[in-house]
Amino acid sequence: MSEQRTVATLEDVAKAAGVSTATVSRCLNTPDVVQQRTRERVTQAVEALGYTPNFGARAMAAKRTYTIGAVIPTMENAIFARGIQTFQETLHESGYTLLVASSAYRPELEEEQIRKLVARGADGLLLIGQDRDEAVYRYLKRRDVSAVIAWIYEPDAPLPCIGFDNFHAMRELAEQVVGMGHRCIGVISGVTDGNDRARMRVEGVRAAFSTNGLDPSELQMIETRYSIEHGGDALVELMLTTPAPTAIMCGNDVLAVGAIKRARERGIRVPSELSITGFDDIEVSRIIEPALTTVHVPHRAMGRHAAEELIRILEGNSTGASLQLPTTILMRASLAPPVS
Amino acid sequence: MSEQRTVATLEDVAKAAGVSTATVSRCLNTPDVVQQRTRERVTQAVEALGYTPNFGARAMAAKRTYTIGAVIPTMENAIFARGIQTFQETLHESGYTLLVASSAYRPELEEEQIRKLVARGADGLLLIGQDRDEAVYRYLKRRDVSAVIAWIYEPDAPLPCIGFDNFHAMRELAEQVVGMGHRCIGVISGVTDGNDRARMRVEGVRAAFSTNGLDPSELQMIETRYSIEHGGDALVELMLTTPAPTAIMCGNDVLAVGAIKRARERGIRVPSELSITGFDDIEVSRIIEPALTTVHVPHRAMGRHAAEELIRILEGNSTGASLQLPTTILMRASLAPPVS
DNA sequence: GAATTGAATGCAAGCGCTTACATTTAGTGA
DNA sequence: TCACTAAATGTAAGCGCTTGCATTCAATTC
Repeated sequence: MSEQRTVATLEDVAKAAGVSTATVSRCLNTPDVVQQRTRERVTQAVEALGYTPNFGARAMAAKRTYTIGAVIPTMENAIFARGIQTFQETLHESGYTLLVASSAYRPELEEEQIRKLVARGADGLLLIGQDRDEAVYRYLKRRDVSAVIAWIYEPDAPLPCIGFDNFHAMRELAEQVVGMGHRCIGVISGVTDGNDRARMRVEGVRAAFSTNGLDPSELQMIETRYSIEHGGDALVELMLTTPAPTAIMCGNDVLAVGAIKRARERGIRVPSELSITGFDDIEVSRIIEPALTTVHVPHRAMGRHAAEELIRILEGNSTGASLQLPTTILMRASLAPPVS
Repeated sequence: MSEQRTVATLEDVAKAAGVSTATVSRCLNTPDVVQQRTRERVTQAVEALGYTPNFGARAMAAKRTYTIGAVIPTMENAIFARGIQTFQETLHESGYTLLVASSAYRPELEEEQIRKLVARGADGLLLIGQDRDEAVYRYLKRRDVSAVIAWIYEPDAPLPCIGFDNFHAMRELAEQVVGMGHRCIGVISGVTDGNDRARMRVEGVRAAFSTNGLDPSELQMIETRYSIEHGGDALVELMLTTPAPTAIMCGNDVLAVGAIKRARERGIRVPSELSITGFDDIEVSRIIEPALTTVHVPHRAMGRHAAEELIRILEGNSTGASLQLPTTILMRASLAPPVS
């Protein structure tokens, strides 16, 4: 209530409570070491002055911020949303705060964001995929900030991975597509440069081709940026090839939704004339008609495990263990055998 | 490259460059006041040591962070995504960094997040809507942090507003619905408690009722949380009333999409048997079939103007001016006259 | 050549907090 | 009652940076 001209500091609280700043600090951080009576006085003073600790000062003195940073490629679509959401919730339960930054799929921006988060005192980081300049890993090591990688599983990665096998998952889906009789298959991939998830998924399709006696080099593939619009454009382009594909596998649900929409606008019937598959299982995959056959990614589990492991590392209870999570194929309406 | 056991500080750089810390600091912040030769030496030292300024220390000394905080009700769906994205981009252009926090539509969490952002040194804040405890506004004033409100336009708000007229927009849409001949209209609203946007939209429908000789008290309305699932549930419930509505107006696209999906699953034809409208114009509104008639919100313009105004305020070039942006009604396939 | 001036730089005082260590206080057993 | 111990609190040294003011120095003027 009182009109003050300046913001209350620890010292003000100490003065008001008639104790030293050390005691106030202890009240806030390790309440159990201060006597109850003192604690009450301090608490009162804190309330009365509307005191909030200054984060920067605290970070500087304690060399610990209870802040975790995450740099994700995009916030524009829902690809990472659910996973990050759970990541955040899990961190919150343990008293950590999450700071999220987006790299827009640009390596140099990612590096800048990582540095920014570290400068802000992030105790640990969550990164997506392992494809980045080695200097980044050196930097993290030097600054002594722990990090984990999500969205991939790669035992040899320079940091612990909490993720899934993109290659294997896509390969399995491709096996299904081939198994249904599709021989002429197109791929719409996200940009693979600097994106190991996208690359491994394409590799998965290739592998399924080889295994099934198809020629991987005949794979029609288009790489494009993630957006509904681009997915549609890629579809149009793919359908121009002869023979036109009977199935198009997309590296991601956003592209797949764009492809389905555009196909239908063009009068191509999905799945009877053309099958389309996605990857991720984000919400739109169930909204689109026909519902999208896709690979379900364990977003929530990944977010939770990543948070738990990172906390373990920070608290010295783990030196960093990788964890592989399973994906599942969701057979929905957009995939069917080709009409022969 | 060099293996150091500790992170470089300003002092290390100063020593390496053979200058004082003050000079290094100036090199970083006001390069034009230091001689070119000195600047080069310092820059070299910075590079060599891989120096990154410590944010906390800087904030404490400079009392300025070039950081803006935004507290939005949810990150789970795309409602705020595009606006915030543009907000961020605009801030970035002026050298500001955005920190985003989510309140999950919970007032007490919102307050906590606001305090956290302020403690982190946010120079300014972006808030959504004006419906919050007056204490929050007092707190902001006391801490002397500037803030703007987005997503509503309300001349009497305690802070400058950069937004649109929710009431008017929904009223206009309702006029269209009524104008098409609908008399029995249901409403699926987001939770209105503590959410002025939701409340004003419902009021808009009511107003259109009055104007057109319909009885607002006959309005069938369900309040529910924002999710596709909840939207579907609400639809089911609304369709149980007799007479069943011929049109359902939703407070938001997410609810509308849920309603459309569920309706179709139940065999209700949209729009021939039932019209459904939304609000926001997020991406799914174009993916759903039939495409959703909705109110287009100027997300991008709002984000940009909010950022610009906030920066103006922070740099002392404005005392805070509100700005009203126009909405438009997007007539798409989900709205049609009732079959009589 | 001395005085004046302005540009470039250095000095050092904080900013608000944590924490190792010192000090005080209260409780214990002999 | 007194020495001894453990618990509670205080003292003060930083943490890494910015910035007002003092200093230096070279260029300019008379």
